[in-house]
Amino acid sequence: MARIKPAKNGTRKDVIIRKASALFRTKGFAATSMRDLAISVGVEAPSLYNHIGSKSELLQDICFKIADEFTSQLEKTENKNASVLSKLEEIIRFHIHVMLEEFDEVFVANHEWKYLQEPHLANFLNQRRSYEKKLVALVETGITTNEFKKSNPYVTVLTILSALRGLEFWLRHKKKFSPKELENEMVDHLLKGMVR
Amino acid sequence: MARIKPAKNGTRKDVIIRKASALFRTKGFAATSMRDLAISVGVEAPSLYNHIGSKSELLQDICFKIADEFTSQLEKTENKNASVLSKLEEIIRFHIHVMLEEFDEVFVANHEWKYLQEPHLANFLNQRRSYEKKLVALVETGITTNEFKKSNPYVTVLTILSALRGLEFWLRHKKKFSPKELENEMVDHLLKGMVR
DNA sequence: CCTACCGATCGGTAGG
DNA sequence: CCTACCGATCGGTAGG
Repeated sequence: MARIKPAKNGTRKDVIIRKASALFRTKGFAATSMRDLAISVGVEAPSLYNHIGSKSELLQDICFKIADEFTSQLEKTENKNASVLSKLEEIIRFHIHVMLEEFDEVFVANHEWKYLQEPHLANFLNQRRSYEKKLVALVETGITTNEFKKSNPYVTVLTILSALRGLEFWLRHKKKFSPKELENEMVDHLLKGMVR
Repeated sequence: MARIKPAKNGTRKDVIIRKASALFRTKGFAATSMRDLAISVGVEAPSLYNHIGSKSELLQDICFKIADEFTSQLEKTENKNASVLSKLEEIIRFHIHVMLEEFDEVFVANHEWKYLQEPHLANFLNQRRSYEKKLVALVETGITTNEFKKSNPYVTVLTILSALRGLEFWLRHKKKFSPKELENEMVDHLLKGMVR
């Protein structure tokens, strides 16, 4: 009965997930022990298991939360009545926003997913592959409509996704530019440079 | 006296480093045990220590081998008598080549360096920071000489480096394009799109 | 190169 | 929520 009730920061489980995200990012999933996490949360290690099922389940929660965010935004954007160019721009800006706002979680989803257990690992990879395919189709459409230069759409999509993912590594350069400047410059480099 | 003599693949230690690179990439440094490595090499775990000092030392060897390659190529390119544009293009192509030829090692240097111990960790980060600064200076020169559009040179450099690093994640798409096509398309997207 | 083995730490459970 | 504790596995050493 000494349970701490849901605070403004969410339920106890939410706190655990947030602390786990930060630790998994900085130390890596494999190198983070449940004792590390317990210290970060402020309890003894076995107490964590009143809120979560396993270490692995924490990773699943983080990875699929992020994957689902990207998937559902992409669908929303696809269904809009707008030019291909503005759709692609919207997706790029969404990536940058999520990256800046949920840094730890995105990093973990991008780099620690390999520690997912089956069948979650396969599900995650399928979801990611499907995301990439939709983007490739979008770029192909843009090439057809002459909005984009002719190119190998796979290379184009992967170049963009790579550059965006790399954002994770930059936060140490935070002082050198504002988020807004970063976003606009990057959109400019990746997108406008690509338009015929 | 039952030592296996240096084969065409290099010394015993070279083999260990190559196998370690592959394991550190696929499983991660922390999740790779010396028993895993021993199996991969074909000996018992304690035998590894006749050739190496520690698990940590293996990581150092890998990370600094790659860092040194990039550093020395950058210096070579900087000293050439050529346009800024062609220098930057040469650097981009070098990144792509090293990535394709030493995939495991580059991946480890890019993602597992955080497990380096001090003072190696600090040295590695200093070397990387210095590399980035030189690239920023190069882009700044290119802006001054009007070879490049005006931009925040930090964002430009980091966008390029991010996109290049992302190459690591693509090898699963190998069938969709040849290395040469990949290289040319990417140079085109990153570079020509950037030129005024 | 191997066998035998060490102390430390891991994820997780029992039980209250 | 805690204490007590488990079997498994870790990096590495001793000794030959």
